[in-house]
Amino acid sequence: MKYEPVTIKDIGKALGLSTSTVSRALRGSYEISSDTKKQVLEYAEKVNYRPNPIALSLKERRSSSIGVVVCEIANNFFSQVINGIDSIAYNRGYHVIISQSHESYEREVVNVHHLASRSVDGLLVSLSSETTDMAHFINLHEKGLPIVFFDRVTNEIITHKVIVDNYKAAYEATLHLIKNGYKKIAHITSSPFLSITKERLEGYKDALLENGLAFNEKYVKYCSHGGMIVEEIEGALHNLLKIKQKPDAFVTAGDRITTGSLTAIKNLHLRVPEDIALVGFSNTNIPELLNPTLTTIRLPAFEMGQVATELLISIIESKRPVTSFETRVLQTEFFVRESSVKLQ
Amino acid sequence: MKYEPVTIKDIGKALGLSTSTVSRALRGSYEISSDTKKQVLEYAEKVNYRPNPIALSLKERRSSSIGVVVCEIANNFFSQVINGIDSIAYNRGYHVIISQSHESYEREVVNVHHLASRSVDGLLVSLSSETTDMAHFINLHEKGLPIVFFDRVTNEIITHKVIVDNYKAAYEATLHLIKNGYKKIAHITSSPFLSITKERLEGYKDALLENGLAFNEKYVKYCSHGGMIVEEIEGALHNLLKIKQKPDAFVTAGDRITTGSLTAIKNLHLRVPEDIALVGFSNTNIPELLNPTLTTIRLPAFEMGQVATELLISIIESKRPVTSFETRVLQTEFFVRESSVKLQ
DNA sequence: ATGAAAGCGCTAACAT
DNA sequence: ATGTTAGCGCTTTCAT
Repeated sequence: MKYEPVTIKDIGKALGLSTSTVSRALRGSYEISSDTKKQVLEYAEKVNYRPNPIALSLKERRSSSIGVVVCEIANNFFSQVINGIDSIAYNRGYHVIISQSHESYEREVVNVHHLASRSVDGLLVSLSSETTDMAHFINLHEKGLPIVFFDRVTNEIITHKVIVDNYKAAYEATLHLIKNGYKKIAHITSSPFLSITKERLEGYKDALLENGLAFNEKYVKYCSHGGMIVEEIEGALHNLLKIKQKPDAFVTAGDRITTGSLTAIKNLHLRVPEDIALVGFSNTNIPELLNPTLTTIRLPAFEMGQVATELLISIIESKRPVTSFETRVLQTEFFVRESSVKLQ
Repeated sequence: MKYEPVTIKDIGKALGLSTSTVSRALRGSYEISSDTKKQVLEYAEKVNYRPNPIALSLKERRSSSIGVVVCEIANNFFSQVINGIDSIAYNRGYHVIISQSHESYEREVVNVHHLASRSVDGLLVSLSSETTDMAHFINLHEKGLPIVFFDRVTNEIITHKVIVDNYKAAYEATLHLIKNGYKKIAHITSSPFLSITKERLEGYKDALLENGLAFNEKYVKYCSHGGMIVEEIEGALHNLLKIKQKPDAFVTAGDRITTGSLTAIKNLHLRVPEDIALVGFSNTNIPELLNPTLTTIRLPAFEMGQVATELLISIIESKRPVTSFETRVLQTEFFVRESSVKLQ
């Protein structure tokens, strides 16, 4: 099946003009007589001429598209981020090309190479939970491909980054549980490689220590696949509940881990918050429709996408090499609901 | 900022070969001596050569990318469809470019034109709730751009389509409510223009009529924006509850309308299912974590994306013009949970 | 076995 | 005011 659009050459032939005249007329050059312009414009309109963006890209060495590398679209947080990305990109005339790593390092590498070469003008990246080697990014970054990291970042590459204050968020969540009388607080979190995991762990730890509670390694469970695999979460939960000093509360990191934990708890017929309290990082749209309603830390996902995209486009469109980079730290929101507050 | 990848010309210059030799060596042509091949391959590897896909596209008049036009990504159904699309496209070597209409006709038209021209080899489309004029698609379709519609389709364009049996799904849902003793069943649905809306309405209607219940226009409320606007759903609900013969059950169409209705019901302090029962079309990941757990009709979203993509790629890669088209009808799943069953 | 040249659609420098 | 030409990166005849 072949789709044969009208080209500038076709117009020229039809009107007895050279391609350059047509080109100039189309872009309203002052050198072209208004007669010719009118003629060309009208004909172009009539045949529904659309410039071939690929030819333009080849010529101008830019594609007006940006690549997005995330682990998963079907995840509230990331789909909201992508909405933010889209809202800016669209207005600035960029296509958004999305690729999912599904938390696989291999797949991330392939996707990045696929996007790179020349097909995108820049990259918005949130690392997969398996990624420890940044060579695929470093390589491209050194060649001058603009990259902005968001949420799951690396300090091996110096560029713009957009993150949230994960330390504070985890600290706040843990403190909230402590103040509500919970003393054996566990942390079910994502892959230990991720920046967000490390930051959250620190916040959790410090909240415990500063409030006279011990930090117990056994109370921290990592889901290396970020909760992609249900069994992973169930396993973590079962392990935690086997400890003799069984935890009375969880702080869960990430949408999937949070809802996965709730499901697992429900399957075990445990009551929340009576048997186990829960505070989760989650961008679920409907935490108050959950049973019980869920105390959440919500990330400013949409804003994150917007800020990251603005930063990326600023690099892309910068006339001179960008040498000074910033890390934007956005604030999270904390919503106290039923899952973390003991009923009187 | 400029990103300057290695070209075939660079390799040629470095090795003292012509570009055509390098090109052929790279693609393993039998005309090239194995010595030269080896030399070229090694050098290309060393400098990390990647062919410029844009140049290839220009030459081969295809971009190896497919455009997706949906109303909203941050919606379980569509993000799951996109996962299905992605799973096939990736393996077949296609990029996926996603654009969102946000249920706006204007925006849909702009997006489609943006994607078309030549930058995509085909289009996967689910119509916006405002779309009644198909000119933007017809135009491209007649020029030979492959298009496959899914979920929200039109019969004005003859091409492959992938839908679910909405009639049956709505019939089943309504029948279920009737069998559970509900007699005043309302239907809160999407824009009246959408194929899915019409099909579901028929199923709902027939279930009523075939079971001795009257079909009452007043019991049907349309959310023209597909539930994008919260007030829209609240308004529909309030109007329904103002009717003197107040409904005792709702069939809600679509993820957003379903959860929106639940939220509105909750805000009115009505009990589900005691005051009002609910069966919803929804691809929420966690219907059993909702309060009450939600009786849902679930669409095979992932499969839908896969099938649509396979059909699209089959058109794109077909040697001869495709003249025979099919409409695949997939089956929905019905999950009975608390929201639709009266407690004894 | 290798090179030279044309062409994909477009723009822009350089004629006229 | 309009035409001619070169070139973006690559493949592919058509020479040699």
